[in-house]
Amino acid sequence: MAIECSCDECELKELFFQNISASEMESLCQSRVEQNYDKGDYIIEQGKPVEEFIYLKRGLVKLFITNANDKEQILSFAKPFDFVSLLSILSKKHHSYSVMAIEDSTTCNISIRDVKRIIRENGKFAMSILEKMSMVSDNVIDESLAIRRRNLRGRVAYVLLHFYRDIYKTEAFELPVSRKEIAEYIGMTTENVIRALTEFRKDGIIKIFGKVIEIIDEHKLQQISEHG
Amino acid sequence: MAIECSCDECELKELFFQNISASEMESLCQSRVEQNYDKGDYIIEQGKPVEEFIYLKRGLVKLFITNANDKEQILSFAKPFDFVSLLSILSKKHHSYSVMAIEDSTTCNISIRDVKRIIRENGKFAMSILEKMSMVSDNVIDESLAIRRRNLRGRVAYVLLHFYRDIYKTEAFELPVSRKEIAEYIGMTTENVIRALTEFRKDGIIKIFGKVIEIIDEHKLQQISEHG
DNA sequence: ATCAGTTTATGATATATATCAGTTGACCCG
DNA sequence: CGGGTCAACTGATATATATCATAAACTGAT
Repeated sequence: MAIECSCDECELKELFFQNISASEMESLCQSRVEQNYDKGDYIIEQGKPVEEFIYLKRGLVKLFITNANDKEQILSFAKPFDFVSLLSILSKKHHSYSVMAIEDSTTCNISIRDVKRIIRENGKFAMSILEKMSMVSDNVIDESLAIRRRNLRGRVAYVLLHFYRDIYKTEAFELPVSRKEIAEYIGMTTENVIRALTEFRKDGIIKIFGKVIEIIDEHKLQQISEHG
Repeated sequence: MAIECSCDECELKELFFQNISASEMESLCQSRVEQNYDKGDYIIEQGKPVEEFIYLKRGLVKLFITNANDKEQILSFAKPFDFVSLLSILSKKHHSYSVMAIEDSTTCNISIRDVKRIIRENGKFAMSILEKMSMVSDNVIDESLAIRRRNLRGRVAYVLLHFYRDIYKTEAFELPVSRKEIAEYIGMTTENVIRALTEFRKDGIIKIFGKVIEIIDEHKLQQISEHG
């Protein structure tokens, strides 16, 4: 008797659910829930109990923490196939970070208990999760160091290149974030992010149409990203 | 026939090698190598292949990356039972970071292949590794955010409190790092770290005898750490 | 004991970034 | 239609931090 499970066709199966048996897959498939979010919706709220293992199928999200003065610090932007809830869910009872959709998004949610059970029962699956997790954490840390060693212009250039190369891959794209959010990500003020963008525009490196940015001189932007 | 293995008495067994069978333990015990390092020795060199799973039994180390201009950025300081090589060893072929002993240190090294084998064969062990790993990465990320949201004085205060509370637990202790290394950790210049320390001394918050720091007013230091 | 190199320290100045104040334009709501 | 809010933007000024120069104390090697 063949088992019907839409997960079989899911791209995430390749990436993530390797080394998993048909019956384990079926069990996950039964319990998983797909969830849609509009831009601006919270997917995870800081402080809430960790109940589900969540990953992103579609859209774009930001991970951030809200500090004592209600200011946000953005940790990273994640696109599909980045495992957004992977960072702390295995060691903490409550979420350390919030996750918000910055574009309309779809997640696939699995009970954290089920995932933990399969990890315990299936070492190969555990190994592949460990590898992925290791990669995600590394990326967040690398990004943070990359930002830290740059000055204002370098940081803004870095962010633009990130959206251009890693996410949209087209010279003209609509920024999914406000200038304020860029500032919260790179740890500078909104005004200075705007000033840097204006400078790039005046120098003919980019064009700006509101939220739409067009990369004119990628090479120059790369130089600024490296040397400020 | 009882198995002789000094690992049975190792404190790390409790923390780390939970859920491991006697035969697995014996196999690890056979292949493990203990290594001593003097202050200043490299334990791991950035770019070298990942061959061993390393953790710290004794001493104190710094994790850092060396950037294009040969400047060091210190990621974190790790004390025994922090799993120093855990961050990227499972996903990368080469070390992303260097690790150096900043006090005389002892590590216990296990072939990465053996660890991976046991992860695959023993899901419970895998689960406990995942939890630890999750915690270590989280700490690095949290620290980085904690530093980022502080100003110079707050950052220096934060570091002093870190050494005082998490490592030495005694009012007077010898800093295991130079002012330059503190600067590399908190992302400020050496001169400004020194200036902040001098200010604290003049305000009667600490005493300075070369590398020895004595915490006089922890409460005040805490306030500075929080509010700059 | 001496020399070279490094760490700690301090002051003067330059520079980068934050803060504050205010303008404009888009969008939403009554 | 008017009023309110918010994001994007700009300029003036304040502040924090970096840079540069210098010197004393210390460290290691010969």
